[in-house]
Amino acid sequence: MPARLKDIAAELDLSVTTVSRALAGYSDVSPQTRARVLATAKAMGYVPDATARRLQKQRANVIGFIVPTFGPRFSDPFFSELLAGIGNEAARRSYDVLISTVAPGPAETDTYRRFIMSRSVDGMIVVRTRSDDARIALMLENEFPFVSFGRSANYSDFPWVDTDGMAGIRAAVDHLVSLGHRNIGYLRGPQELMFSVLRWQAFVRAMAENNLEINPEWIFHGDLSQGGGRTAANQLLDLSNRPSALLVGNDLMAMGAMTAVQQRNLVVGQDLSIIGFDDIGPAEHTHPPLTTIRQPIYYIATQVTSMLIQLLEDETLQQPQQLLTPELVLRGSTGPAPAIPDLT
Amino acid sequence: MPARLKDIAAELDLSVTTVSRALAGYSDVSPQTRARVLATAKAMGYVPDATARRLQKQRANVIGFIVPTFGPRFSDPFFSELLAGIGNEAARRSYDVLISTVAPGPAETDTYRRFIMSRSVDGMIVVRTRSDDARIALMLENEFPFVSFGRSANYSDFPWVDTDGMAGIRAAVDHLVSLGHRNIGYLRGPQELMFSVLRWQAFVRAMAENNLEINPEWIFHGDLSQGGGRTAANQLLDLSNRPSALLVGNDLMAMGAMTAVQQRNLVVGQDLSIIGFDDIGPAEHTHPPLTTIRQPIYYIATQVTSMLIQLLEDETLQQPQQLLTPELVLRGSTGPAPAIPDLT
DNA sequence: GTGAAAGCGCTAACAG
DNA sequence: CTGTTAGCGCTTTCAC
Repeated sequence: MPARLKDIAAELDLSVTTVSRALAGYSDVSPQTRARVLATAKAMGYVPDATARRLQKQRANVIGFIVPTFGPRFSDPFFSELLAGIGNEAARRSYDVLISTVAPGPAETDTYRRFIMSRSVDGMIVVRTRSDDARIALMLENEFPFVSFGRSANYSDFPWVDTDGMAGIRAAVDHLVSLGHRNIGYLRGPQELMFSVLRWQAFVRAMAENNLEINPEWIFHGDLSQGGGRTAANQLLDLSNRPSALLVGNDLMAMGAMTAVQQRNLVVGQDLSIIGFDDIGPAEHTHPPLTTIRQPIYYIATQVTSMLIQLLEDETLQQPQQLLTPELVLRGSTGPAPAIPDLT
Repeated sequence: MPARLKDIAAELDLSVTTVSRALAGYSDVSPQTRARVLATAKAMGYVPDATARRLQKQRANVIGFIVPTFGPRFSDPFFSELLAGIGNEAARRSYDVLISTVAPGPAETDTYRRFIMSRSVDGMIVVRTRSDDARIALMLENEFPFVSFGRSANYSDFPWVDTDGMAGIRAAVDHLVSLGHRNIGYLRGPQELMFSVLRWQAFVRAMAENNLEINPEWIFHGDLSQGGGRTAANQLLDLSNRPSALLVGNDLMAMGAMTAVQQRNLVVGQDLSIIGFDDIGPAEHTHPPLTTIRQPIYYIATQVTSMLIQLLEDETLQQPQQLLTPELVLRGSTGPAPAIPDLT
């Protein structure tokens, strides 16, 4: 059993109160008493009971993060980087992270409710926001502190950090156009996700700005996974008239699409140019390396965490809503459009 | 503010005790009282205060997991799958997971100590065990419940689940030999990790069993990352006499090695056969798909979690130590040895 | 300077 | 069947 306050008190023949105050650094404890207390506390390896302290202080010093897992083969680098950012920033500020894994859906909102109502956590971090987001609605209703990575369509007045998908997609389309591409396909993410919607809208607009038509045959939907990207790309490659470039809603699907292309002995960056979105770690390790729209996932994670902790500590946020401009990272998966246009 | 027991009690003009017992399903509460309590509790959206309950029950219903993060670009699918398994199994048994991220080293052990001594968690899950593992030592000393994914050299009497790396590596070497390979290189993981040591020993033995010599020039060390695999493979490819096959300590490095090969316009599975270890999700999405030694990461994670929870609930483990036999998954990254031997 | 007492929200032993 | 009391380990008044 670990040492408790009363053990130290008994050892030194002091009251629990005095020991507590000595450790807390109160000024009304005599220097020598403090020294004695500190010494024995250290010797006994004393660490305060977190639960007791929480009950008394009415705060847990814990932030909650619910990971939307999609089955056993859950291996999205996006979440690893996110978790590293959240975890490291939380640790730096002496907070722990309580997580639960649950597939998106009604059970997910129940988990949020449980975390909030049981007072297990002081605040929540939300990611992969949806246009109509029940989690955000729940927390706004209950005035529960949270910060999200991503915006939402049905609520606007809450703290978030997000990447300007609009700017990113426009840069990507412009780049493809400058390489001579006119036939551009798009692989969308799930429609309920806010960023998917925003990126799609950006694509529509950017194409129009470049006086390019969107061919409905070249528009696909995927689930953000590598397998999903592969399936969609295979459908695209089965078409008799193909685009020369494909813009993809996230890197993981883009990587899957690359595999599909290569399995047909076509060359990515020549036969089909591919651009992803995120710049996850593995993106620079593909062959060829993936051209992508970079959003600083790790930085955003630390930022969101830092903002949440500021909120919890009653500091006001100078900038409760931050829209970051992404950067187009040019690598080998994009190249000039083939000189001879596709047969149509 | 969420509803508390006393709110329900006040509402119904009952004592807090009765409400508590009604909700707990004690038999000594009249059916109609119970019905009234249940109804109002539901109406008020009552969820027990986790902290208060913990303090009273002296258990948190939380398991701890410390993620060894390696810098901002932390994106190892191994950990994603692990986390999904731990999280899902914990949720199924009504436990939460408290995590902290910290780089391996002295600070890591401090975090374990803090989790244990502050009674924040009831038990811990340990992964990537080391030959000489300070975390295991700490928990054994304090008789703190834990289950690990992996064994350790300096302690043996604790509950763990592990893959029989010996059997896996032997199967891989035998397979390569059956394809005609005689010049086989090996890319090791960090030496302090127990599984790295065991796999390396297995390689040495399997080579001897096949009457093959180990060429020291073909032995490399990596940090388990894609970048590490790439660097090592580049060193290998710079050699004037190369092996025809490379066995790699984990999939991530194997994927990095594949990229290095492809960047020299060589063909994986022809010019160099590569075998990984783990069978992480992305392994089947590489081009060519990666031949690898499969260990069921998600299953192991659920198993380890389940065992820990059994320990916490005072159940005895029928099998406190489980050694699983891995399966060699044949894919495209391995092929016959070139007919013409390398120039030596 | 130090200690006694109260209380955070809950559960459990004990009365009635 | 229900309520009163005590206590989990800590912090925080309030006395002395």
